[in-house]
Amino acid sequence: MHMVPSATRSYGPAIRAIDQWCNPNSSPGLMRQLLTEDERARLAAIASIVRFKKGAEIYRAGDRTDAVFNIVRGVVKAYKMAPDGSEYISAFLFPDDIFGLSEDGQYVNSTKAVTPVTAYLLPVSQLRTRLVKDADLEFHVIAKLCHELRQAQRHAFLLAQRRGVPKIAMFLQFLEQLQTAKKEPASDIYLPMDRSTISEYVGMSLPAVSRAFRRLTADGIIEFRNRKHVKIVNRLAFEKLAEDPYSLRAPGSVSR
Amino acid sequence: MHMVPSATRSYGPAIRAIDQWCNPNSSPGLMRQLLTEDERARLAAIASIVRFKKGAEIYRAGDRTDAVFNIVRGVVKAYKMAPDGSEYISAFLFPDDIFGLSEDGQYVNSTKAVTPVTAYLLPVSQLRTRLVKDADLEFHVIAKLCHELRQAQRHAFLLAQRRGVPKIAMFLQFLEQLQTAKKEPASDIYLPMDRSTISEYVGMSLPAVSRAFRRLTADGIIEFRNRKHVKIVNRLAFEKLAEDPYSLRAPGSVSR
DNA sequence: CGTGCACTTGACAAAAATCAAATTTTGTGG
DNA sequence: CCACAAAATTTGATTTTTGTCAAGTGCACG
Repeated sequence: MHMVPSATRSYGPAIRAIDQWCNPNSSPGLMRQLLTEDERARLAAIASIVRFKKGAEIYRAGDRTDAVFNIVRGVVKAYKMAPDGSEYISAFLFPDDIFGLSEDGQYVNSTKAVTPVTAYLLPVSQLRTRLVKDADLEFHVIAKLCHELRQAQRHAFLLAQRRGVPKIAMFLQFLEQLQTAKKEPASDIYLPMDRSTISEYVGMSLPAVSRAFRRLTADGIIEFRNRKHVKIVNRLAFEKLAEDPYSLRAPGSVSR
Repeated sequence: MHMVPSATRSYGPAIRAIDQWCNPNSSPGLMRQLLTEDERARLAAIASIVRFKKGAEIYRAGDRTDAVFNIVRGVVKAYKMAPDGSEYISAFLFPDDIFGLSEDGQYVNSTKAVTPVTAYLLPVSQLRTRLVKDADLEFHVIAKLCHELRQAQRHAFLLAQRRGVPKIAMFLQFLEQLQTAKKEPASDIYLPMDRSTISEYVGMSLPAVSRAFRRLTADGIIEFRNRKHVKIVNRLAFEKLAEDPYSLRAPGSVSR
């Protein structure tokens, strides 16, 4: 068995999520590592490391599903191509996320690296074997899937908004919470993707995204340090715009 | 141990999904029962039956999560209430679906019965104990969660559409596929929910939903037998509108 | 057979898509 | 390090679509 140092990131696949079972040793809204050192090592035994350049296609919707991926570094987008060539992004995947969802043995989405990506590749057959032998590991996968399901529902909630400015505010809030949930410094929000990619995620046209950003800036709610770094200047107005029930996370808050 | 007759629906909780592992004994696009008779019996041991009248609230977002539900009969909506009182529906749940997603020990959505509902109630503590002891059962739960995740992504895809008519077409297609996936007669599509509920699911105003239906009718694509029963009259135009990659399900189709 | 609620329809205003042009950034080769 | 080309982003003008508000219509249920 591996003798790994008990550092924060050690060796092997890792998945992180907000615990749905109200784990006592993690504060609300915080993501924690679901896998034990041991589980990570067991997964590492069947995993291999793969790297993708920025913009590289990882797989295409409809391809036979023979692997699931676990991100170590970088950002991935899962998307669908409409017959007219337009893209719709169903999710962004970050480190400690897993992706490679399949239906009838085929990938449901296409995926591309938004930034340079390092990931573990887990062959499904071996993963499956591993899973059915390992109830604890399975349980953690369930927790992660619940997390991804909640994320997908949040995305849908964002998309259901009718006006552009709140959509963008919610998008920024989404990125911010991702950073804070990982205890990363969050004085400003980092946008790893370009405007066009954002527009495909929030379901608006490219000019509409640009205008929404401009509006938020003009109203003194946000401020761009540069194109990929925003700072929330007026927190109150921001939260109000992104009137996302999720944001009511103050201690003693009533409902979500 | 229970001696149950091997009828299609026997006793105990049941979950159904389209298999992601490309199960050889189920044709593509078809939902199958994931649980064995035995697993259903084991779950039945910790489950109790509950009934809700049409319109009844099952739980509210933010309530402590102490139970997960499994629908036997009826339709449930999972929704969020915006501060301004407007509702957003994140999912419809049908027989053999499970619901009761939680985050930090609280329900993420509120839920209401759209029709009269019969369901199994599974206390989370007992379910959790059961799960970690039962790798096979866990595996099936994973499969179901993957299914719900795909559904959520599809919903988001629908919401990302910019025009109303395709949205409604996709919505109808969604209901239709649900029927066919369960091998129910599908000469016409049954809409168990009212227009207002539809509008909250597709993210459009009530008049917009009405207009979209009228447009589809005027263009000879659909036909209402009555307010809750639609028939696809022009299948080709319909599929084209609902240019949802999922619909390319013809044998030999290329990608999804 | 009437009353109420669900749904449809109409008129108008607001927002966003679209098309196109201007501007800024980024990357590359000298 | 600079100049230039290509790409990304912003901005503007116009059109389409949808939301909104309000008034009808019809179905369902008592």
